[in-house]
Amino acid sequence: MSVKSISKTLDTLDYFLNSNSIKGISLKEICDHLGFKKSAAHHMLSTICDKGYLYQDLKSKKYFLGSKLKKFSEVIDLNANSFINFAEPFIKKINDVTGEAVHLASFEGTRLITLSMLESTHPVRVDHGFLNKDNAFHATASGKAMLAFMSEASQKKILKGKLEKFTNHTIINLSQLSNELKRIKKNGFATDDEEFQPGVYCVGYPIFDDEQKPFASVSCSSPKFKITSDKKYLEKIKNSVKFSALEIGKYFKKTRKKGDKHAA
Amino acid sequence: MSVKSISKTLDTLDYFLNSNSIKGISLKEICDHLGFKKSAAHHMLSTICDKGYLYQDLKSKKYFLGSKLKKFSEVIDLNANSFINFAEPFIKKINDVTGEAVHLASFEGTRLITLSMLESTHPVRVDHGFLNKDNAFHATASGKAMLAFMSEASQKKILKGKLEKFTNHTIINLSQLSNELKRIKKNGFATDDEEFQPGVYCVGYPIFDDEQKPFASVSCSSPKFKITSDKKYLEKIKNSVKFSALEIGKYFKKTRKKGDKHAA
DNA sequence: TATAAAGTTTATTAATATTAAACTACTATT
DNA sequence: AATAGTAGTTTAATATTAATAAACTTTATA
Repeated sequence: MSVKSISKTLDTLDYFLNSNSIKGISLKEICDHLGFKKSAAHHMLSTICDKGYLYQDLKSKKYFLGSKLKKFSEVIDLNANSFINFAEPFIKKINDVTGEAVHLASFEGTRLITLSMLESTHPVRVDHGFLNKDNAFHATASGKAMLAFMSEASQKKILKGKLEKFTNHTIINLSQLSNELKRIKKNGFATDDEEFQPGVYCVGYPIFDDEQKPFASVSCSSPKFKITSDKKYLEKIKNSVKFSALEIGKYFKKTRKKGDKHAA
Repeated sequence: MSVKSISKTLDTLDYFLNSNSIKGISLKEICDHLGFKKSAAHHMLSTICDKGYLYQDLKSKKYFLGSKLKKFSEVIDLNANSFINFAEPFIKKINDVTGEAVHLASFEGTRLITLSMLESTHPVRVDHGFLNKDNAFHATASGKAMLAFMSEASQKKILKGKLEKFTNHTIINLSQLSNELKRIKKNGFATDDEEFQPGVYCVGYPIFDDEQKPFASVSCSSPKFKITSDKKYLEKIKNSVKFSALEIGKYFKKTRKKGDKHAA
């Protein structure tokens, strides 16, 4: 189904991304961490170096990220960065008002991605950093807020395959989820009631582009007990997130050129 | 010798880098340009998308660069950018004084890379933009200026395999080249007398790091006829490049941490 | 709505990536 | 300085896998 040698190659690049690769990584270390045989890994790395994505230092033999990879940011930045920059003050505002963790999310194909986030400022805080939410469209407020406003075709593609059960509250039944999405569409916002992480409650609002398609979402995560113990707290969060989502949506009123990105 | 599926994968990413991929690229376009069969390309692209390096828009089915690729720049930037920024005014100075094209080069393993460049301001100018000089260590002033000051072991690795003959003047004989490198080491600078491009004469000076190893080089390219018709012109260029190379080298006096990068 | 074009899936087979083993180069230790 | 040990490289055999064609599905077009 997937091409193994490509998979290994990209896992290797991931490893460079996620470890301290600034001082180089040895063949042995790559093999140890990723479970490769040294000869196969050597063939692979030679090819990657040939193409300039990595390079091998002549003396130490260690591998480094090649400058070619830097060029990608120049091409990608153009669009996404201006949106993130535009959104930043509004994300900050939610963080200021609530003190809770705030996430700006979007999607690429069927993958949920985090564009930026702010940590909670509270002593008791939800600490989930840049969690890997690749397959958590169905279990997060960020994900559901976007999902609910997509075409049925897009929803189907994103949800195909079994829905991972992250907690006891995760909705893994398709028809249940379908009802949930309808409710979200009606209410205009999504919640995550311990569906992704136990003890964490999130509120998410969609951000629409100039064609009224969901392009991104903002969410605020707080400890569940705060929500249950103080009814007004949820209202406060909802109002703050809703306001920011609307403001961020104004980005598309002026700047966005038709057909630039997401057509889903 | 090299792994084909990896090679194709990275060629595909290159294609995204070098074409206008902002509006997405279709499977057909990828196949047409790179000579792939659609089924094989589809398998490949699915795998790349799985890993988040590309993504496929749900509606248009076109492929886009994934935000994961953007993250690499954040990791790579730390070192290289500050050097390039430091060097910029000195590159600019050569360009101001001579009006000719100026290149700041470095190397990754055995590959010569261009860190930055300035175009000629003259009406008759050497127009070679970001030429692909991957395998031109032996044929450029930038390359030879660094090569001459490397260890014999490093020289050997870089020069192994046949030396490509770019012009009639390209030195493709190893012992001839060895003499040339000795001369460069003695003189302190390299020239490229139509060895890479006909009609183009270049002067290159090495830039040394805090361990007196060649880390980068600056070069200035001008039309050959200017050099031959005016003896003083070459002196002017040499002085300017020499000065800037020395100044850029001062970068390592303060900022560089030991073992950060190149150990060659 | 029909036709064409593009994208996806499948099962087969031809090609290639993986492997172990031999080899080389480098490090550390006595 | 010699040796043992470690890491990296190369090779050639073969077992796996990627490429293929063909069937199929979806999307676009006229």
